[in-house]
Amino acid sequence: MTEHVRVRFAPSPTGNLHIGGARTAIYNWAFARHHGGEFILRIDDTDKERSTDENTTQILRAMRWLGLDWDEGPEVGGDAGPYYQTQRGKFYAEALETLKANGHAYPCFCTPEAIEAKREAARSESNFWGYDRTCRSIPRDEALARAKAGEPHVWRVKVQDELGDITINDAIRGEVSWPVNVMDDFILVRTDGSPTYMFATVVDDWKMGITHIIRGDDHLSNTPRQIAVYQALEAEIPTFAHMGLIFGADGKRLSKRHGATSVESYAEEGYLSEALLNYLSLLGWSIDETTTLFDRERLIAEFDLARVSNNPSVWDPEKLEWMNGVYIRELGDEGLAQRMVPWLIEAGLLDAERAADRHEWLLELAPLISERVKTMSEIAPMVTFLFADEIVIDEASREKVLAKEGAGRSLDVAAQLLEALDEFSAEAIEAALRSIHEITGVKAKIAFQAVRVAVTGTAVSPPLFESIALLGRERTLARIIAARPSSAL
RNA sequence: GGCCCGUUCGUCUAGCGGUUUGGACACCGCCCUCUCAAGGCGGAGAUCACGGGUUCGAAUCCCGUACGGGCUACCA
Repeated sequence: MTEHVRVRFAPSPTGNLHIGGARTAIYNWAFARHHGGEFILRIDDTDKERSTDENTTQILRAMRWLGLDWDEGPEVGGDAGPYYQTQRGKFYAEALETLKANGHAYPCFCTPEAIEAKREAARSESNFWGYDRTCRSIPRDEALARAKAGEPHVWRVKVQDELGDITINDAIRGEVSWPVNVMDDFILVRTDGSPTYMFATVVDDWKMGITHIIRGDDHLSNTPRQIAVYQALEAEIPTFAHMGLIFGADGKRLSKRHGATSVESYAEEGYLSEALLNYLSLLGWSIDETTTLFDRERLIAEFDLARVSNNPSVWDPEKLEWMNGVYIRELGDEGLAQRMVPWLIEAGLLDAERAADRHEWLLELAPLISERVKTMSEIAPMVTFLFADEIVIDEASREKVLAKEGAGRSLDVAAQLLEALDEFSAEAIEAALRSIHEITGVKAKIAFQAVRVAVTGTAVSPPLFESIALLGRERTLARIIAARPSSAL
């Protein structure tokens, strides 16, 4: 059981890294780290039509953003490379030679049309139809000669029925078995000489020494056929682990229709990678009955395939949002002050060169917003009033708050009091504004709301006194004065 | 059609023969309070898909049914 672990994540660059793939990557990564083994990244780019370098770049970027470092793969190399399937042609060719030599594969000269016709016929009787092994009975010498002569052919695996039913001991589901007779002699190498997925993936996993294949449930049904390839290759069969898929709220496989699905889109929306990692880890896995928050060290320490659930789970954006809020608060003032800088720059509120000068100020801002935002992208809209020279007062708030009895007088008095303050601190500002009630008889809450709308432009804002302190006396007074009813004309 | 897999609060899950089915998100109420949040306390929410067994005893084991999903390609 002290076997050295090697696992892989093999995304296809036909799109960017999505939520489901990311979770598969996380589980493989955590498993490797837990066991001190290797986590390998392989790019399954055999679909030349749809694969792009841009997608590969995005996948690598998203992996790094999530903190999923790989021991072998693109950009880091490794002894089992290359790590792009399109560069591994010689391994497939070698493997085919092995199968020709041991007789576990044979050339098939049936035309696609002929096969399709037979399949149609079978389908009309609603029966299973696998390849009927026509070419399996061609004498070996003759078959090889015809293939060599250039007659169009594919290579099929000679399924070894004598080996009996196929059974795996899935690390997540336990024992699963299939009758051999549901498998036909499927194609390994196409007419054009390229390997099929079923062949390429097995050859790669074999050549790369993969010990555990942790993947989505959708591959469970492919497993017996892959095992047939391992058997043909006389290769050692790895341990399989199939986890349930991630679905949308409607129970369908997660897709664009369910909103953002790519990891990068979550990064762009202001989700913290540690929060996404935590949430995704928990979608189909658990530490115990109560733990929901944990960091990557804990994930590595606790990760266990036996605790991965085998049923599909539904993607819950609200829970992710909640969790992201937790992580933002856990950043602390210093952490949040630093992390929010790019978001403020992006929003045009902060000058990239001057960000460092504003650090102290941002440090004071951090606690005002940390418990009010769930994503980083919510910060800028919330604090725009602190950066802008002038603000526009929200009409609804103006009507609801500033039109109230006593609001106007409160603003007049507030302006006088704030102007007279010696020290423009949150404490002093609060004391001053609280005295409006004694002076005017206007309820404190009404006065505060009036000042809030005048200063921030809306009826909902970060804490008022602290915000005013950060805004500064000059801009505060200008806004209060501008908001007075008498200034309205 | 055939072969596989799955089914515990709306959602994520804990449970692995004996617990009042535990926790989290969301929801509701109260407290705190300068708005909004955050936080604290409490509440509601699950005939464990259904039907048969096995057993002194089943959410847990077995069989069947229903529903959902996957595979059944010279796609991956």
